[in-house]
Amino acid sequence: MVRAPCCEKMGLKRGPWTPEEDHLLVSYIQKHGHGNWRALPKQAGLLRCGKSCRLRWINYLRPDIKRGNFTAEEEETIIKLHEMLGNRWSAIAAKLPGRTDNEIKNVWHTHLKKRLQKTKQADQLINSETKTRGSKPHLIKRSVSSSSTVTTQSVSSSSTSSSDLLSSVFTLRESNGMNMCIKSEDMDSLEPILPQIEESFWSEAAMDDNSIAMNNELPAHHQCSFEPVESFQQGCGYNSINFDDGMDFWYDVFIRSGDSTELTF
DNA sequence: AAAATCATCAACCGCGATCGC
DNA sequence: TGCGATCGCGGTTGATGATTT
Repeated sequence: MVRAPCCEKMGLKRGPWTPEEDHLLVSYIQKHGHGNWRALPKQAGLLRCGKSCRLRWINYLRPDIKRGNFTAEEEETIIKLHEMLGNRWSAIAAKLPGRTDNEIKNVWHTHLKKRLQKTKQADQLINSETKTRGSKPHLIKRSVSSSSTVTTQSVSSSSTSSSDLLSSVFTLRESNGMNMCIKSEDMDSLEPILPQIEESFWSEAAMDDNSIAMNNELPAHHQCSFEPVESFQQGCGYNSINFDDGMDFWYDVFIRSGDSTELTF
């Protein structure tokens, strides 16, 4: 027997819910509960199928739903649980009070999956550099945006000598068209690729055991300060640059050596 | 300023599991 | 025990707003 799709019934409404429908559903469930989803819409005076009502209640109208952005802790939890459970969204949602499986699934596909892919790529980069350069710690800075108005673009050298693996130059490209670059080491050979950057802007990152110093002076309107140091394990962490003119960038710091270390700017 | 593209998220669909007669 | 009805889950779609070209 082939079962008809639940919403195929004639005259049943589909698509976004109106506030009136929400009100009907909520007040019915508050009075009578939701014993039988199939029968509920008729009893509540809704022209919806039971499935649609259930979904609306579970994902949006339940009183214990937590709205708003996911916190960093919640995102961490999702990543960890997904590692353990895979795409079992309802099981993951059970560990996050107030969050629905649908919401978690969405945030996974729109944010977390991409972030993990980025991290994976970075790890591969780190690994490949480790093979080429040995284990001496060094930094690669890669910008990540602090807001959606900033995008990042990496520029690689066409040369393939092993030293070029240190020449990570990254462009912070703002929506207003202005480009800013930070490079982790002085690589004169790359500068022709980025003619729009004034020499005075370059910031040199110098290694001093486990610390990094930003040595040069930036143009006055781009003076910046650095957030307090964080401790990093091997892999990546985040740091931020706060420019006096209001710009604020976050960027990743990758540590290639196996040493746990603390970075100071 | 308009068109194209991208990102987000609510809602839908299909299927397997479970319920209950 | 069998079978239809219902539930719940995960995958997918599509409307909408934001951003880029």
